[in-house]
Amino acid sequence: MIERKTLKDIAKDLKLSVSTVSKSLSDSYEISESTKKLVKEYAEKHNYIPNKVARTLKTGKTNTIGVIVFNISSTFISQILDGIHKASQLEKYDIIIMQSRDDVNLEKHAIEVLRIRGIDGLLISPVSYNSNFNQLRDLQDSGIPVVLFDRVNHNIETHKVGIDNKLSAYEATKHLLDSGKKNILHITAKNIGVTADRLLGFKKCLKDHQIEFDNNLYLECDYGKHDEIEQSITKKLKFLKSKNIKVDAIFGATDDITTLTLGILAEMNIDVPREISVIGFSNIRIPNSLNPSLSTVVQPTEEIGMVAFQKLLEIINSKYPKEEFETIELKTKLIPRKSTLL
Amino acid sequence: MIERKTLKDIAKDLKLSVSTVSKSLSDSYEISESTKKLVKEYAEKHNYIPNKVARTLKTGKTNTIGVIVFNISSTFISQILDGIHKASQLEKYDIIIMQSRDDVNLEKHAIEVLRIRGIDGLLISPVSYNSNFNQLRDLQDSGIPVVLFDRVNHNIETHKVGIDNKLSAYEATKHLLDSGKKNILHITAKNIGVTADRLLGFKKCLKDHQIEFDNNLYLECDYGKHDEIEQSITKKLKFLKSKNIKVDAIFGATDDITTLTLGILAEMNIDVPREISVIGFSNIRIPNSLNPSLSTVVQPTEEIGMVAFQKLLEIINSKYPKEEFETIELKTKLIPRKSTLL
DNA sequence: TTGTATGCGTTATCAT
DNA sequence: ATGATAACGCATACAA
Repeated sequence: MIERKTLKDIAKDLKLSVSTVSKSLSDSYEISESTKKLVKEYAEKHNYIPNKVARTLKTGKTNTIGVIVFNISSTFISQILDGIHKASQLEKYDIIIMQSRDDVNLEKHAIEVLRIRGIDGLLISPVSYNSNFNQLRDLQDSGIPVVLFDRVNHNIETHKVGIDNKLSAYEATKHLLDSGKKNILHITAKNIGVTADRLLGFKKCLKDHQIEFDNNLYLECDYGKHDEIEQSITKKLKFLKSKNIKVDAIFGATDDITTLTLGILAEMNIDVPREISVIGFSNIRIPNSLNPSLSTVVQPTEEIGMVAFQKLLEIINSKYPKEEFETIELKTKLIPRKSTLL
Repeated sequence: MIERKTLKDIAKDLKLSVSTVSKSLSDSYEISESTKKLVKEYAEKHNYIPNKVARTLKTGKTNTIGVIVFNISSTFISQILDGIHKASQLEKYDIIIMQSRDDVNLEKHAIEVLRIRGIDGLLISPVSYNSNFNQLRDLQDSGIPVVLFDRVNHNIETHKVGIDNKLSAYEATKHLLDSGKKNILHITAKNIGVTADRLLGFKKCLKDHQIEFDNNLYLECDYGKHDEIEQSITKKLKFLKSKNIKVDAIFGATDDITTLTLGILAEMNIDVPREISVIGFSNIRIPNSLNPSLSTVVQPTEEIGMVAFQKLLEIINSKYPKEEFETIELKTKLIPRKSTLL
């Protein structure tokens, strides 16, 4: 077992003081070139690694930011994490990721763990509207800035980075209507904020086209478990069929819902898009491999992550945190594919 | 901006010494119940949060483990991360994730960053056979244990957690042969260790069935970019067709390759499985939504993550690291679906 | 039972 | 140009 050298060790070896060594390594103007060279070469040779923990204790900066998401292994989230990660690497920040699993208490715990461990800032996609408002507020008050991403309709005052859910949903709905569909089944997840806005956009588009919203053509699933989502959708479709209520298109409000819907329709031998068109919010990387290839509203996930990080950094580095916060809404892309083409 | 209280603050407020306060909070037997109560209640009331950095500096334990993967946003990897995360939460460990992006130099950098930051152990899915062997070895020598997962055929001596790639590939191949297929195109990624083993299993199965391996029925793609993979596969299929070389099944050696293949076959109007059967290693969560639903070799990703973490913890907590390391091969599941059923 | 003193490794201030 | 010293917040050996 090889011990790591410390400044003290180097100082002793070179018969210098600790402070001289420290200053040499940080290239201080106070130190002569010859000494600097001596120290640096010695440190290099002996593979000196500064102790970041000690440095953090001294400086108060952890160079770490915390990230809280509902689930690491969601395609959508992992793409955002990828963006955060890229941006953080450029700035020499480390990220610590915690999962809330869409549970307010786990979210509270995650915030607490990060606070205890010490972070310079927090990026969070909150569980719900105002979840753990006080904890987040406390965090801000103790000097640790917070930036929201993805689920931006939380009441806390800070920068927020997401998309215009209402507009994106409006456009997707319009796409269906424009292709002649009239009876659109809206399948969504229990209110996770963004889905509420998507529903608003959906309804507004119907209204603008003089179509009345029909509660029969609305389904709200429990978020999370695939099996349950599949069952709900299957049940709903069967119910509609039994009632002779026509459906000629489906709007899927989340990644999982949309893709699962396609699977179910295939299973039920329903012809997509001839019988039923499908469009949905989705960031999966293989829409073309789906049955049939899925028309999607694609979010700029990587950009969301990067922008959120940059905004956070902005606050961290601003001495006097300005009171003006922005909510940034990035553009989504509507990509029509076979599931809506006739 | 609210300042956090320290032990010193509490001591001053309560007119006690720092050590009394420290001991009280850690429930030391040396302190009277009344004092403990006083201190604890005061700390609670004033929302005292211990400074973990200081504690780490003192104790030398960071309670953090590093994880290095090639890409956070791979479905397969994010599922493993999920497992690691779950296990780490139970043990009050934090995880710091770094990406190698399948680049030896980035991997080296990631190891270095983690070493500097301070971790109690490292979980890594290495870029390649023996990548950064010396860095990892140094890490171990300096008392930071390393456990490999997923890509376990690296020469370093430690615990390794993965699957039996050769056997799994053998069984998948057998499944194709059993259903009457004979001309199987093996599509794989440039050697990332595991794929080499999968090829071995594939070849062995052919041999056991007296079928000669045909180099024409082998395609190696560049790992990573979807577009390039798609192009390679399309080109290969067209080439085989032009040469009148029959293909009645495809074996996909990685997640991406397999799903992309399905998309391409649909695009080319090739009937799956009648014309061509498809099976592949894949951990996507929506195989049923694919066109047609994909037969898969599924890895126990969450378990891989959890076991790897537990093994790492074992080494961390063992005072005298035993020299006996195991390579754990978890079971995969072969799930036949429509893409191989006739 | 409580308090004092020391050190973890670094940085920063103030001598020399 | 270099060095001595204190301090960051905590834990702990030792004293009282």
